[in-house]
Parts: sequence; structure tokens; C-alpha cells
Amino acid sequence: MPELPEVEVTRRGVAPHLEGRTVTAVTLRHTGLRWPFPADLGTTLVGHTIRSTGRRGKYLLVHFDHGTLLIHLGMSGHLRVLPPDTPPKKHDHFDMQVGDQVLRMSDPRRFGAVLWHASNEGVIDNHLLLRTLGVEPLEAQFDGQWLYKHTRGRTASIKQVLLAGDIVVGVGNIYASESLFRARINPRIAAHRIGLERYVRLAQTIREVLAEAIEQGGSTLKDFLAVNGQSGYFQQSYFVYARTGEPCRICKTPIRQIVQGQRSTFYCPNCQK
DNA sequence: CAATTTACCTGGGTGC
DNA sequence: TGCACCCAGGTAAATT
Repeated sequence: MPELPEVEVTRRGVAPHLEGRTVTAVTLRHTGLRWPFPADLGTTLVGHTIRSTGRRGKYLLVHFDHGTLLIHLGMSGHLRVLPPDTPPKKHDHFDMQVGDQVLRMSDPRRFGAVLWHASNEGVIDNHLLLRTLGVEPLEAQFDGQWLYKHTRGRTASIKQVLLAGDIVVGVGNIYASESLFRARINPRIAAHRIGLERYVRLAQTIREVLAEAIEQGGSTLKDFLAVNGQSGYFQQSYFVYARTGEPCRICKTPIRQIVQGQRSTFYCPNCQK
């Protein structure tokens, strides 16, 4: 499922095909995904030129002079750049033709989103879905101090607090488990009981894991495919995720799987204290 | 009131 | 072949 690295890999993949090009057509094959598609999206976009692309958390941003298109891949979405005459498949719900190519969004489970934020509604960071997000994990503001400061008074487990996204964004289920393993922190520990020293280590491993995953083209589990149709291979680097019962790569102890907040967590009971 | 928990959306995969 | 069930990310509602 697309987490921050997959979204960033997607952004880098589509950006050269989008930036500086003009939208010539929009095709919708469904009424919407998580939310209805914006009304008159074709009218809004056709004839307008894409100025740049960006990303906020797991939201892919396509900037125009008059507003920003927000694309969220949900858990099963992906984007491809294709020749416009490519026949659409069952779950290809959204096409945006740019120049002589088409940006096509497929999302079988339709947990994703395509939204429009007009410039006259204010800066994109004020968007209802973006304004409550935590800091970007790869930007300078995010460090051990930041984690420590914002976890005082948080009694939930560190795993769930990472996933919540209000302190730091983009750390989904896979990378939360992987980061905590590398930082040697037990995912069940209450966030407010973890000290500054361990948070410095955790911030560092979160940065490392995400940066590595981006370099390796993201992970491919189930539905995620990179823009060129090839899969990433970060999943080959997993230490704990989806390795229930398999020996820890460090100490050979069987990897344990537990449920926290209705989500699976994977960890090594020996390495992570 | 802020933090936390629960419910919800969808459809592919699994197991009976 | 069918079908109940599970799981996932992120939001909103409910609860503490």
C-alpha cells in the first residue's frame, strides 16, 4: 500500500510528464473514490498548464496557476503515464490527458481521492485535510526533540502515535514497524514513557528507512506499482514487516505479530525493548 | 477539551 | 461454486 516513499516515487515518476504541460482532456469513469470527484473537473482543468508537482504526507499535489489538484492513492491506488489510446481497465477511474500522454489513476478499492483546491481558497497547507498533518519526516524540523516534545501526554503506544500522523506524517504501517525495529524500541511502549535519547534514535531511523525506501523505488505489496509499471524492491529489505514467525535477521528470535488499534504490528521481542 | 477508541468505506484474497 | 470473513489508510464519530 502506498506510504510516503511510494507517493514520492510516484511523484518523481510522473513529474517530467506533467510539469509545463497543458491539460487537454479529463475523463471520469466513476462518480468518485472516497469522496465524489469535484464537479466540472474537466472545465476546471482543461486548457490550464501544470506548473509544478509536490507532496504533503501521502498527498500528491499538482499545482496550477489557479489551484492545486490533490491526489491520494489510498491503499490500492496507483498512477501510470500511458498513450491516450490505451484501453482503460476495470478500476481505471480517472484520466487527465496532458500533451500526447495520459495520466491514469487506478484504484480498485476506491479509498483514494482526487480533490481540487482553488487558489482563492487560500494556500494549500490550509486545506482541511492538510492542516492537521504533522511535519514532514525528511525535513529539518523533524528530529528527536520534535518527537519528544510532542509525545508528552500521549499515553497511546508509540506505534499508534506514529501512525496517527498528527506529529509526523507519512509513517504508515510498514515503515512504523521497520523504523521501530531499527531503533530497537518495543512498539507497545506508551509514547510518553520514551525518553529523548531514544527519540533521537527513532527520528534518525525513520529518516533512514524512508530515504532508503525512496531510493529503492518503494515497496510493492499487493497493489502498488511504480509509474513505469515496474515494482520497487524495498520489501526485500524488510526486517520485521510481514515476517511473522520467521527468524529475526539480527538474533534469530521468531518475529512476533500483534494487533494495535486494529492494525498489525511486527517486531522482534528480543531486539526491541 | 484533548486524546483515544471505534466504525466505516471497498474488493481481492483466503478458507471453509 | 459460493460466501463469510479478514485486512488495509485515513477520516469522522463516539467515547474516555
